[in-house]
Amino acid sequence: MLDALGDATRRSIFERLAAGPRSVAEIAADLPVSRPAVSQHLKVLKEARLVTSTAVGTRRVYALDPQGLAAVRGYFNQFWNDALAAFAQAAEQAPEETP
Amino acid sequence: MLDALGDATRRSIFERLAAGPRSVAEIAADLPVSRPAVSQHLKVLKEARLVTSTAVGTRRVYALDPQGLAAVRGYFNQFWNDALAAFAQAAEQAPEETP
DNA sequence: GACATCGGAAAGCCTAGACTTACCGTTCGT
DNA sequence: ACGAACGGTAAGTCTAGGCTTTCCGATGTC
Repeated sequence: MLDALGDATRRSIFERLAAGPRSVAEIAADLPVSRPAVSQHLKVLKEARLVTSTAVGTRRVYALDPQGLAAVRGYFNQFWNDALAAFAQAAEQAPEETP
Repeated sequence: MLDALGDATRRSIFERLAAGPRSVAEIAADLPVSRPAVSQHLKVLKEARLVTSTAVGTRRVYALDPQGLAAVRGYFNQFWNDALAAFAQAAEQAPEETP
């Protein structure tokens, strides 16, 4: 899931989709890569459950997947809590410095 | 910053550090890669402001950087809000379906 | 002061994957 | 029915970067 967001081009696509649904051609229009490349990235993002696609005629409209975004958010929030707990424990085990 | 978290090994390191500070050797001990590889990953994580290092004798103790973690968290929270706004706007512009 | 340990640096290899071009299937418009 | 537009797939290239081995500097120990 974070693998998918590890690529800069893919993040660009993802960020554009945050502004609203887009077709493949629209996305590719303002990116410096070819349209097939965008297609490949969208496939990765879709497999990572980060975007969804719906067919509208011959166009494929892609949009952010709220589920995936929530999952990533949850991951880092969990992380944040774990880190806080670790900090608290570290402060607990070395109390000679704080008081 | 997300580039740094795009690698699985680096995420492993990052996740272990969430449990508390560790030395390089400790981290490398329970990872399937060599110690120099861990060093290289830690360098990347440090440049991405995701971890901090403090010298303790000849050991280098690495720990999560709360600043970096907060930044990533903020990034996705911002994203979440943008996506919600986009959804709301989309629902606004296509009201023929809801009422 | 000699020795051992820890960890970063350098050099080199090798695979994953990002990108392109070419092609084809599908759907819409006239 | 025919042509055009949209987009996914295939095949091939080429580079970024992940990993290893080797080496060296720095610190702590006896």
